[in-house]
Amino acid sequence: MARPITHPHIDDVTVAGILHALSDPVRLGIVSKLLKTPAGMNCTEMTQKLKIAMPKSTCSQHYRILREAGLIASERRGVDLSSHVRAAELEARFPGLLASILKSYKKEASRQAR
Amino acid sequence: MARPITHPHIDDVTVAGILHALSDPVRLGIVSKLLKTPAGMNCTEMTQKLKIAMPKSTCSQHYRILREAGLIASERRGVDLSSHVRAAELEARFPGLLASILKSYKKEASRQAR
DNA sequence: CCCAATAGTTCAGTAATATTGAACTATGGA
DNA sequence: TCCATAGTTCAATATTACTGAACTATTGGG
Repeated sequence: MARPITHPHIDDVTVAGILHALSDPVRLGIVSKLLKTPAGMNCTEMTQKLKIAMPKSTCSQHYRILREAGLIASERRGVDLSSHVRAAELEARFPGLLASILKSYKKEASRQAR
Repeated sequence: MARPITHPHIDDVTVAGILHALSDPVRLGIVSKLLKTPAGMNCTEMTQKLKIAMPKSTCSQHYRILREAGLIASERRGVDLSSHVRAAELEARFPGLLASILKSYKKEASRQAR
């Protein structure tokens, strides 16, 4: 039997934990992408979409950090693991926080593209 | 002559940098306190206000990290160094970001106090 | 079933960051 | 000039992150 995937209770999620998880540009990119794909996305597909060369162990660790911070939830779908942002729960716990961070992230990204 | 205190240009401030700087509960507390004291506050006074036992070298490093992330600006006032949040600049660069983070931080703090 | 292929996790060695006591620098006043 | 106060820098230690290699999980084919 597989080891179950665990997620922190939303009440145990902390601001500092969220900020730490999102303080890495790669993880910001992952969350940003995940929000655009409500159906969820696995690690391998994410690596391709982000166009960042990254060993799968590194991707796995990024997902783990996001999961432990309470930002994403993962579930097994056959061979792969599908993850999505815990958007509704996070919004209830910290209204506007995630949206504000991603808004700033997108502003920064659009500026860099120029 | 004293080595001048340097601050990053607001255009060089990054979201990931801000989140990293604020991913430490002590630094979140420092910024929160500084926002309430527009006149600025030095390291020693901050340590007392936060009621956190902390060596001055640690406090100095926290201030350095906040400064390098572009969150605070420091200026010498006689013997001590006064720091304040670069609120207006940050608001222009990333509208709503800092306010949103601190709002969530306060919500969390008030819940813990119960 | 058992094997192969795919997806991801865990481990362990290495690298990068953080913490903090001690020594050093800066400033103002006696 | 000397002292007291405030903060920075250094260096040793500790913590955390990165990643190749080995391992586990799931599905489909023979």
